[in-house]
Amino acid sequence: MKVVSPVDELSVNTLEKYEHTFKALADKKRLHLLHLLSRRGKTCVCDLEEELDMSQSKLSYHLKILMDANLLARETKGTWSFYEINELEMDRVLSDELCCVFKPGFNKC
Amino acid sequence: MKVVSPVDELSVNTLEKYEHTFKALADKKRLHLLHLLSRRGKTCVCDLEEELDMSQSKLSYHLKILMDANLLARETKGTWSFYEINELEMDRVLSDELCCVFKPGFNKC
DNA sequence: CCAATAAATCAAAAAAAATTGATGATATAG
DNA sequence: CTATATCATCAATTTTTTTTGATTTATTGG
Repeated sequence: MKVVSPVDELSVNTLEKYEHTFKALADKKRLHLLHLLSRRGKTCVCDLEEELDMSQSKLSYHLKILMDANLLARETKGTWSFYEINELEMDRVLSDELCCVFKPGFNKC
Repeated sequence: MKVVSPVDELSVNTLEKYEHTFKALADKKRLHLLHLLSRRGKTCVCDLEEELDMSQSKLSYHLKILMDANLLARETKGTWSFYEINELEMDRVLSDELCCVFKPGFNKC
């Protein structure tokens, strides 16, 4: 009979949630994207495509990863999609120093 | 003649530094390891091996990744290696909420 | 309805990271 | 010196992630 693991201070679920968030942040291109959005505010995909010089499907792929990690929010208007930083989630995860780089506004930097 | 990129608010180098840090954090096993160290304080590899039920070489691999990201510090005594959390770096990167999970002491949690 | 545009999705290929088992280095105890 | 213990490193394999180009979906304007 298998012994159940003892009181697991930190649930596997919690660890997986953090892993998911950090995986989304663990890429140069996505960090650049986040920084850009933090400076430009709500922006449509076609503009990001130009600024980042990235193919549409690649950009879409990276945007999805950030969305799935709840680090971005999307608003659709007709055939355009506008993306922006989810400040709440950024705050939940990042230090003030990093929020200064990846959140809108240069608050206390 | 190639045009040099315009004032690049955020240097590629800075982005790469953050990428490196987040890559180290982007793994369930390493997060578990960090949490364990945050609770146990300075601990030797053999004890970690038992607690995490992880092969020695695998553990060594993950410890190295965390060391390279400056998230851990090592102290060698004879044939033992003791690892501990680098609190300074954790503070630099993580929110208070996450510091509570991955830094020693339950400060204000 | 038709053509054009924006963006998401898909499948195949390429690249990067993790796992495994073996080997090597170093220190200690007898 | 020899045997043992701890841990790091290496090379081969497996797994995961990223890239690419094509296709699909949805919306708008004519």
